[in-house]
Amino acid sequence: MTELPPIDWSGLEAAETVSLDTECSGLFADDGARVACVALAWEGGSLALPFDQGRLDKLSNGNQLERSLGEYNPNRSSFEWDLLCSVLREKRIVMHNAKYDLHMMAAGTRHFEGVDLSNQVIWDTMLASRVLEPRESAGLDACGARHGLGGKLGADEVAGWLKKNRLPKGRYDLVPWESVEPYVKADAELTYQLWRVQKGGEGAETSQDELSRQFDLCRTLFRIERRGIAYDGLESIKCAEAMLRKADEIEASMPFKCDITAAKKYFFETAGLPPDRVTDKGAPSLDREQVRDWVAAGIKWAEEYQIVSRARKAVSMWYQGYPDKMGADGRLRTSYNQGTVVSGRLSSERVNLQAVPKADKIQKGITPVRKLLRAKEGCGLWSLDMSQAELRVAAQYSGCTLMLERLADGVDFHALTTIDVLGVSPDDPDFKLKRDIGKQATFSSIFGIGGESFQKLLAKQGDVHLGLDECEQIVKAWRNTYPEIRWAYYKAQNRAERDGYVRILPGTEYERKSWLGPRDWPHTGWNRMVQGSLAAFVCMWLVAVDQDWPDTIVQTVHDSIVLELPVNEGDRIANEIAADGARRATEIFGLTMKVDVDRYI
DNA sequence: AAGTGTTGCGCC
DNA sequence: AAAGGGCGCAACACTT
Repeated sequence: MTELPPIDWSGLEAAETVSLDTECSGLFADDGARVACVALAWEGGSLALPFDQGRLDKLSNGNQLERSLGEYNPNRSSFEWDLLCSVLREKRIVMHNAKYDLHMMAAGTRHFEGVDLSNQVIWDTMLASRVLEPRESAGLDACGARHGLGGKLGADEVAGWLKKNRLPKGRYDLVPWESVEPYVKADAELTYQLWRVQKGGEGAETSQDELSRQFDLCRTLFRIERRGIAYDGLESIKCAEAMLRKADEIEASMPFKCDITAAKKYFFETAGLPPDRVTDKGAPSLDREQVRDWVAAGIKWAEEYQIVSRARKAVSMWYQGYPDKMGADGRLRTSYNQGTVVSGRLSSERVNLQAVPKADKIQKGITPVRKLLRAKEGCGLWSLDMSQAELRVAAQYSGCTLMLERLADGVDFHALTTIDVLGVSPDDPDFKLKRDIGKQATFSSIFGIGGESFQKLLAKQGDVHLGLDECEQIVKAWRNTYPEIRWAYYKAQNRAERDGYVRILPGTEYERKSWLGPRDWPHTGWNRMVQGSLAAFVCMWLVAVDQDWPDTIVQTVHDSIVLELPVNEGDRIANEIAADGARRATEIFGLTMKVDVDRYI
């Protein structure tokens, strides 16, 4: 065994601010991803250290591959890892996409315990690039090239090595250290230089508040993600098994397998049924609505197919899909994307906790997925929802007087709208159903739906079938009832066309521009303004709650926050947080905003 | 076998 | 001229 040269820590120890980049074995700690190496750069120096790099014993066929590591093992010891962690705990740290490296550093290597560096992050060059140059690519390579710092180094070599050795694309941890070292080092150096350029540029000063908000949100999201949300995996799997057993039983009696290909073949070809709709590409469409109509018409095997296909989908997406992704501590961890959604909303991936199905989407007799969420010992879950948030903001930004009036306390907005728009009396025996249609008309019409799309929406989502004339009539009546919405829609569209952007949180100290790209239709400007302003508010609200009530947020879904709170004080705390949120929203939007509190578990 | 695009559908 | 908007995941079709 060749002795490794000693590490010269002096440069790192002397540095005030360092950039950090890791290479790891995957994307998410709960999928087993761990740090393989760490690179750091500072003023006038850099250092790259492998800790679990090129160790091919990670693979099942490790024998042969372990040999390729040779006699020389470049990886550093736990002592050196610990020393690195303790040095980093004292530094100001800059990263490109900090949330990822924070998670990885917190997860550690396969053998060494991680460290939480979230309080050390002072800058994220990726988030900064989205603030400072919102219409440019935020990738490190592209940012470097734009600012004359050179592109990434050695990326092709690393990717090429994996390809040549027939190894998975993202497994940089398997690549020999001599190939990875220049690559990871160059990334850390590039990140450092990019920070220098960004903070010294003229935009940094004018955008300082927005930059801070983005960095704060990143830190908050990191904490929410790390906390995760408890899930009853055992019960979930029990439901999955029951559903699959039943599905298999039904399928066994059928003349075709319940995959979509076989079903299309059976219904459209063997049975010769004509499709009600075709896809954009002209293929016959076998969607939920088609199956539902066939079931209603008594078509043979339609109901069986409906039951089996829905059950299998629910199993793979949730009842088995979620347990497969749970961490060792029984919690589900999503990853929020910050700055990727055009409107400024967050998106959520891996476990998409922003699309957990509601109870009405689950077949009878099976515990709904939301009922399988859990809280840690002694705690419960509370959900805080901004009440009719989009409607309120749309009313305010458009100055729609009737809408504002009807959003007052104690008024049934949807009932009054239904009376106007559908021309019905509240005594109508079908008023409940009609109110649902009126409600749907509102949520669709605030962003300008047309009659045809409204008709399709009602049919698909509500199994409500109205004629095109009637749908056009409803949309027209809605626009006449709340004309200011239409005016605001056109105004935003014109501004988007003329200026290329719309204003987010207009007239507040938080105002910023939301740019529409060449592929974004100007007519989406009004939606962008309303949705984007709400998103901007919720992002600030999340940070505030995380600061004032630390370690409580476990989830967020566009206009709601889920909190894990002690059972005995939860009601009081949840209502306190809701009142604070409502106060903040009311101040920012300039009309009364409400936050509803709901106990989950 | 792995990548890309399409369809359908979950959420707000 | 008219157009609801915004996402991510699973299954499948098709290509490389």
